Amino acid sequence: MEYKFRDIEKKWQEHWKQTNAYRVSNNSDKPKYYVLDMFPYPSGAGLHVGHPLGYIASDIYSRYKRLKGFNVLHPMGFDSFGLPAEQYAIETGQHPAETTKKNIATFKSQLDKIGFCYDWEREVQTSDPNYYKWTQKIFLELFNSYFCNTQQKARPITELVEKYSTKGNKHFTAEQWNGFTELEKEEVLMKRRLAFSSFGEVNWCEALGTVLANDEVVNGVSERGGHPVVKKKMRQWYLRITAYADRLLQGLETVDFSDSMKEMQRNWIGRSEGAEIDFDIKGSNKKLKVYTTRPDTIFGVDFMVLAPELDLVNEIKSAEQTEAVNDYITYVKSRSDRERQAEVKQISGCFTGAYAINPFNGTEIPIWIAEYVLAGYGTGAIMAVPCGDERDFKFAQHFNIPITNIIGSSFNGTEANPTKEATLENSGFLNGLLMKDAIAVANNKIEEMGIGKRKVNFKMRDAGFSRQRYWGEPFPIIWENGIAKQLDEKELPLELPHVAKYGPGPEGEGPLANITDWVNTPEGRRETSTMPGYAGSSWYFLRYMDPNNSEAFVDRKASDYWNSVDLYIGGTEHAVGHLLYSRMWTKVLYDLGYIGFDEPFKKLLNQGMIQGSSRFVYRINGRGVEKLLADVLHTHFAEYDFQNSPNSKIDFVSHKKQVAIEVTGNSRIDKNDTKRYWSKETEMYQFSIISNYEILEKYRTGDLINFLTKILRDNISYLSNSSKQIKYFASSKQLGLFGDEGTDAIHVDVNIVDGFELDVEAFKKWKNGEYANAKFLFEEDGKYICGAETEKMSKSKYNTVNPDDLCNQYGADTFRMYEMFLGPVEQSKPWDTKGIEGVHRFLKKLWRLFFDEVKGKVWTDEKPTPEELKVLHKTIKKIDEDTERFSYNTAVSAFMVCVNELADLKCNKKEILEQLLVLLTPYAPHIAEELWSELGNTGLIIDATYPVYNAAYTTESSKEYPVSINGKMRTTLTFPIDVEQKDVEPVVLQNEIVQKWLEGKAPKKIIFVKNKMINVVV
RNA sequence: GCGGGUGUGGUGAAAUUGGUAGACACGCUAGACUUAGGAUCUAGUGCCGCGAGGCAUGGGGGUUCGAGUCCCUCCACCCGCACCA
Repeated sequence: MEYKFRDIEKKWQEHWKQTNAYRVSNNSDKPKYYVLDMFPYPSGAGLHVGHPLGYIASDIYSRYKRLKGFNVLHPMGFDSFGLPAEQYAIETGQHPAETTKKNIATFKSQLDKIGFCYDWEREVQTSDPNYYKWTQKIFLELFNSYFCNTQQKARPITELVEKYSTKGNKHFTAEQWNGFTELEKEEVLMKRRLAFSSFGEVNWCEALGTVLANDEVVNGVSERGGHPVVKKKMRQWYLRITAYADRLLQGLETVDFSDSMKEMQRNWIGRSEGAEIDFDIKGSNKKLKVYTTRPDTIFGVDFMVLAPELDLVNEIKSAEQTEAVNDYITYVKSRSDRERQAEVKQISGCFTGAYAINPFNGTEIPIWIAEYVLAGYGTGAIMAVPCGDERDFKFAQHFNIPITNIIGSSFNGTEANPTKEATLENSGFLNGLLMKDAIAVANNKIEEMGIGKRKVNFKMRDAGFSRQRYWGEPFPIIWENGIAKQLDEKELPLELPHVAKYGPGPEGEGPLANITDWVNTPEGRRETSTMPGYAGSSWYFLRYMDPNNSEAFVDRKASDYWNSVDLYIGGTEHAVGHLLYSRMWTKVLYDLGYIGFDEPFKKLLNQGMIQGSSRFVYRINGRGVEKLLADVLHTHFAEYDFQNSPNSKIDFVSHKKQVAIEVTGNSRIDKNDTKRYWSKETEMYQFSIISNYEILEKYRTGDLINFLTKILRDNISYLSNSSKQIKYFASSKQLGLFGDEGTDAIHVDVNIVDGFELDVEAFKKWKNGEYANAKFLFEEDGKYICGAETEKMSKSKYNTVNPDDLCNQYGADTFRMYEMFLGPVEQSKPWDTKGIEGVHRFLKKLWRLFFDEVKGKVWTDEKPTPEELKVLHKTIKKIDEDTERFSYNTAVSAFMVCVNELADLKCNKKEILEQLLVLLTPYAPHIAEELWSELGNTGLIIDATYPVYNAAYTTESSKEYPVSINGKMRTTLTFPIDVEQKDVEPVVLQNEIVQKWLEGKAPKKIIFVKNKMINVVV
């Protein structure tokens, strides 16, 4: 009986489905455990082997927890709104809903083949109106709430209205408020709403008439078409995530994320303590407000830098500098934020002609604008201290701005020193103070003088929440006379209307703006933007708890039962976007009393990326063969330099299984220059070889051809068996023959390469026979060996591997275990299909412990030996520990070690094997289920009792100690387990090898670490 | 630029607390069995050296009886940076 994994896996997948084996109830006596994967965007390309890495890890943990007696929620769904589907719709006219549906079906069938224990009855799709109804509802909650600074939490906006109308605030009295028009009131409230509308900059492409994503902008022009892209102000929706900045920071202390993940979030939030200082501007009544974290360096300010887009720039620029300033602003508009910060080598900036006045010593400070200062951070203006800041220093050097030294010898004049430890000089009232102490002194003085105040700043900006797109959640908002009015909850979901085409609307609005009868309602004009991708994904973990609830987005009872996600698995690419947004949404919903916890994810496990391992074939190009011919000819015509002589052009044609050489003059070659390497008509390569008249004089043409044919045949063997066409692929080892220049590397589909060996026949059929007539230069053993490189996994590089193929070829269990065996889950690693066979062999070897191909059943009811029990219990301990700490790669090898040892012991005993199967269930559920039932069990193995480790079986009576001399291991000695140092020393010293190293001398010291090692210091 | 991560055999990796570096696999070499082998089994496999032994965890330095692991410094590669999801 052999291991028929295809039949087995199909059988159990169907059985699990029919018996609802993985259905999860919200009512259970068991403790709950919630395992979640970051749900995928269902792309048209389908799953590749990179996707399931995290899914397998979470599936293993879910099954493990269930075996350990937990009620485990392990759902899956789809983040199905997104730009690619819309882009596809623009190109093909197919409705995104249609393509999305198709893609989801593909994803699901692929996922099902891997044998995950999802409860599909809980599936969510963010683009499903039944789902986005609730995304819209939560948006309205955000819209109708404000962040109360006193209580530090979200409160209904009605409370604020109540406060204004009875008490007013510091800007207006209650009477004034009550006298405001509706529009005036609304503008005030808009400044507090958690979801609010304001003006913000977008990437505007005039030529395409549309707003572009950062992804679609490359070097200041549109990716498609290369049209110019500029910043444009548009009305946008935002989420006031900055209000939650402090709580998002504090919350990090309570969750189990990796330190690097927390660090990334902290950096993103970017909390800094500093001061805002107002500077007078010479000859103007305007003030310049700068934000600085280093007020201690105020006497070292040599210039100011403003973000070029600040309105203040136009108000203060001098007449002489106006043109230069305007030109510079135009330049900056074409630059992305990232370009503006990244390219430090290229220093750019422009003097405004204005001066600020240092309030402490009256110094006039020139005011510049430069792209490296962004309007969105701080006040959009900085005070530059070249002696203490590298970028300021380079700027000063570049523009010849004199540098003031306020830190004496700590500044060497050739580079900035950002220290806080130096003593201040040249600094008026701060002289003699340590910089770090001077910060508070300076702040006090600034506040005392009323020219500024302490300020906590955040790098994080409010989150843009509008997209000028079709395929996203429509906003439940109608604009009435400039006032955003919400739709009544009864009208939700506001479904996406059908559009005829997916192109942009007028004035950069989204496609929805084109549907006039949808946009225009009796009350007013609908909002035509849609919500961004992270809207639906910010709260989906809640919907899984109660996916079919039509009364609420989640029932409070259900969310109280399941609480936060216990284990969340996904990639680091979501570190700052998705994770911060969903943390914010959770906090808002908690503040408003909808849920009882304010962090969505208790523990986060980051899975590494699986990189592609690309394969290359090397195609000989004209340059290589030309060079080779020239080299060969050179040995026979040493007096001529074929490569370097300007007249040395040679025509070479392969024809009718013969090598022929056609000698022509320059004129013909020049005319046919474009056909020089490949001639379509003759399907031949033409190579310029000789047009050297001296040679022509020496040989008659016919003789020359014969001669060249002969030497070429002698020297380049492959030319002799050439036929009509020369389309050669050089193997990687033969590249030296041509050099890198002489070949073009072509990505070849990794699925037709076995390890590094190309399947030549498959290659000839690949790409509809594009290479059907190719010839190859093989290795000595007749194989074609490909080149390799690790790159991102992508269709265009032909390095994607479909899990379906692997499941068909080796089975889901092999695939699951191999993905885990590759290395630590958190680490990125390249995919290598070849290695999968080792895992497959392991499962076959496991199978043979139960069944022999010829003899059939071999397992027995015999009593296990102590040796066998030791192997089992060692494994139980190891698997338990490794699974618990997500070290799945070492767990897989522990299984291998166990099966190898049991096979060596010829152990076929049910008592041992049965427990091993339960251990294996999370990793290889199908084979475990099959063998479990073959052993005569009736229930599912997922409901079996998890084996318990018994230390009594594994205790040893002695230990083999490594004996080192000066830290280098020289020999080993075996001692009883409870041995003491005094018992060890004489034995060690008597040891032959130790004596040899001692060379008669007495040891300085003998170090004995119980249960570890012995070290003799000489 | 800022932020994060990773560097160990030909390859993926292991070494959980500073204590026998390379477990477990892939690949490779030799052999057995077989009509056959992309099945299975056996042996070998970090590098140099006949050997004793020496050298090895990206490079350099340090702490320690002992460093892949801790500290300093340099280098290389990968990922993210706010409208990809």
